[in-house]
Amino acid sequence: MLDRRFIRSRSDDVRRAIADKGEKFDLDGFLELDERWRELVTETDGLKHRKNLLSEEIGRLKREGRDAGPQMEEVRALSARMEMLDGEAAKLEEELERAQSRIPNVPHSSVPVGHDSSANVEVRRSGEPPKLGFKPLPHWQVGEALGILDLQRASKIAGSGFILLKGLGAKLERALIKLMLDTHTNSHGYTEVWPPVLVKRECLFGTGQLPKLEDDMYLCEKDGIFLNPTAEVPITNMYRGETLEEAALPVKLVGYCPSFRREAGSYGKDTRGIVRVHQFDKVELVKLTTPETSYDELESLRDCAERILQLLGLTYRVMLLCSGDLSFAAAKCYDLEVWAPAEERWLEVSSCSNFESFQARRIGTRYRAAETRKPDYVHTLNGSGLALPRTLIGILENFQTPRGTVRIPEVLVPYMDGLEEIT
RNA sequence: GGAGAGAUGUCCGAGCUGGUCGAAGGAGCACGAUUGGAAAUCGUGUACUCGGGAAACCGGGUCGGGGGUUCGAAUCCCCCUCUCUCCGCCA
Repeated sequence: MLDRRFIRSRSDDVRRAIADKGEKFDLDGFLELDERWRELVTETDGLKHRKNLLSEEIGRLKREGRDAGPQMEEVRALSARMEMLDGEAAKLEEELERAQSRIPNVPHSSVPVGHDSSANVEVRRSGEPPKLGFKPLPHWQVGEALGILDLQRASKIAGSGFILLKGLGAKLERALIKLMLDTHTNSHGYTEVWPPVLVKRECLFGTGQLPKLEDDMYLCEKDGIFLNPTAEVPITNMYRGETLEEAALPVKLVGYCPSFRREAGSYGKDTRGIVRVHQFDKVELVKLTTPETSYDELESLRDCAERILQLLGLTYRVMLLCSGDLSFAAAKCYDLEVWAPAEERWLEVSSCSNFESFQARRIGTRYRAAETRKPDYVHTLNGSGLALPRTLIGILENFQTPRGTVRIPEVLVPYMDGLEEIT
């Protein structure tokens, strides 16, 4: 959510942001509503002031044992009009609040303008896709053939779009999670958390998935609680409603957590294999920072995520998303995409975003500046480090041999108890 | 699931027979005095938020959240959330 005063004073920037992100929002209507609300507030505040003065006087008169009849009469007379105006102001306020929460974040000045992924900018490539010297099998075929991936049985359990890993496949998943957590905690200084997977509505509103993406999430109706669509939600919401000391920043958290997505509206897309599934593991990086440092922290967060790809020896590229491809809440975002040679395409394994104060304002997470002692909203950032299924795809497709076996990336060998190849 | 207790400012903690309570007292923090310097001591200051204003400042709101009673509520009533204790049930 943007600051109301910011929207007022920088309405042109906000209008441009809405257009650049391809969102629809009647900003002029909003500003008009705001104007009316402020007039109303000024008037009711004046009436309340008068009422407070009279009440004080009544108290004094009563204590002195004198008659306060006329004063009480005046207050009663005021009350009717006050209540009416107050109610109207409250209604406008609510309307404003609702509208305000639907205004997207403003892209950072370094973000290219464009309306879809074709306008994204490739920042760098880790190297060129390796030449395998044979036609690689798609990951689902390799996985099924080796008996480590069983999509038929997965759908027996939960329907299509779910993953069942077996034997060394399951172990590989676990090894990857451990490699990621170990690297981020030991080498990158993140604190490990293990959060709840079910999240409240207000958490989803806070990080910006709601109100826009309600249909993309699983809802446990009986309890009014959602299966989290990304670990960003529980982890960022850890500090909802809290004010931190500046000295405690940056907060750097890493958590392993399954994520759930209905993928409504993406039927027919990526139906083969495990590119797009309803439940997947993720190791997520989250940072809370001061406004001054958030863009440096974004670079370093992305470096941390990249580090995992480098350790695994996977080919990837870094994309700077254009305004139209940016999520509702993000101000700037880098995607990391791993090369999938069998499918001959790049797959997103991480989105590293800076939300500036957009989420913090919704969540109510602030920090107290060391010098001024004044509270201000923190900046929130997050990125996957990394999403597991597509990382797994990267390994199955890049590390397969002409015999159909899969070599274990060197860094994972210790995590696989010395195993060097899945045969 | 049943019974009870509680939720107050950065923290601890009074107030809860309704009226100078935005809130005593303490801690912390900031500034000043004292000191060669520090500790200790003393003094002063120290919530957030919204509206108006260039600013000084003026005004509204806020004692877990929401509603009600009243001229007036931290204080009384109702609902919700969370925490704690006890009982029951269950991995």
